[in-house]
Amino acid sequence: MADRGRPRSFDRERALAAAMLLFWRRGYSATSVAELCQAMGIGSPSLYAAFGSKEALYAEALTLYGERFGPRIWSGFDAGPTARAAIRSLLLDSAGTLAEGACGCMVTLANIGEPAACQAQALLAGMRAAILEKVTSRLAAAQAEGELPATVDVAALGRFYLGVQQGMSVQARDGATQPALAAMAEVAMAAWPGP
Amino acid sequence: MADRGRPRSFDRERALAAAMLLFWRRGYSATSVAELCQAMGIGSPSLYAAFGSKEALYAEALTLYGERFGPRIWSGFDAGPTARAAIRSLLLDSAGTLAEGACGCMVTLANIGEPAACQAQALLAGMRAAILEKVTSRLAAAQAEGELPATVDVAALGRFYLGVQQGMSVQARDGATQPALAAMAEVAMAAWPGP
DNA sequence: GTCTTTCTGTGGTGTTCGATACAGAAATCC
DNA sequence: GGATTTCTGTATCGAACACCACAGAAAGAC
Repeated sequence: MADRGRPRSFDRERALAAAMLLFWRRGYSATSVAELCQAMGIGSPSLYAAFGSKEALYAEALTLYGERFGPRIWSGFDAGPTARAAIRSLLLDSAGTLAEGACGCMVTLANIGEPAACQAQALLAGMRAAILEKVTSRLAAAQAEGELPATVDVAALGRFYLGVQQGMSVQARDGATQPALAAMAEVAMAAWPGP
Repeated sequence: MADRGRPRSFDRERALAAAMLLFWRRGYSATSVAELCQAMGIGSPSLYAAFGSKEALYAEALTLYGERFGPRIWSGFDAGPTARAAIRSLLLDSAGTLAEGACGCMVTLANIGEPAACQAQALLAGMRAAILEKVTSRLAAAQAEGELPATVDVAALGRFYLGVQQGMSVQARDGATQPALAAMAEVAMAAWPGP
């Protein structure tokens, strides 16, 4: 916003990434500003000057998470030539990505506890709804194109495959390995509506 | 422990149930002792005399949750004549139970944030591990009895069906209705290894 | 150099956190 | 009845919470 004055002594993106990791592992309520400051390597006034509040920082961390890990999970889905291939990519890419940090998907597992944090809660609800919509609309398109029979309930199929991906998050947080999650994904593909 | 002295003026079970509901909806970190006291209708000294600490109260609430809702989800599973019927009962009963409170399974979604609460964390990890073991061992028995082909990876199949149930928790918390969750369950049953 | 602007570090704001000391109240035991 | 035991309500405890005032430091503008 301004190029005059004393320059910031820390890398804003790097600090935000550190905050994201902490929020991801611990959750919103259980992460204190003092812990954030330590992980980010800055004082609290710098944190508030750069990000505004704990909740605003969380919202930015959530957005960064989406930008950084979203493509790893969704690029294969978007590029899939068929809906079946897209879903398969989604699940297998999720298996690889989720097992890495061993804490599951930050968006799926986030559980802010009502009190304040209303803005972040709305952001989370929006992200989750968008994901369900993304999967379901891909399936609906496949049905329109004839890849899926007209008798298939695409809403239920979408909820199902998204549910498998969410279950992978829960199990990744509990220590499931990448091969175990990938095997889950293979089983899930057996539910694809046959011809 | 003693039948002498001034009797407790509140119903311990009822107070514990109120605490469970609050922990369930808000999570451990986001629920304060003051809120618990208000919901339970008692003062904090009574809470500490009756339950010991916030963490011990959480552990008791978790156990009560298991006793109260466990049978609603697992009795059909246990009574199922075949593994397939057991899994189907598990998913359909989960659809009914999870959609009720609109906050998913307390055990599946619980996310304590490392700091203290080590005892409760261990309890949770144990409950989750026991659930996976329960599902997997039922499938292994089915395989031994010939219900499932020897080529089936029962570990993967168990993780898959448990994952679907966990995904149902996530979506229930996001407002999915009972019919929507039941439809998910039906789709999941299509993945059952065919003959 | 001097001025202006912006950031950093110290220290502290009031509040709320989880957890208690203490005195009085309510029961049983003798 | 009195003695003993246990619970309840008030009124906190120190610590940690999210957050910020303020003075000094570090940059560009002139």
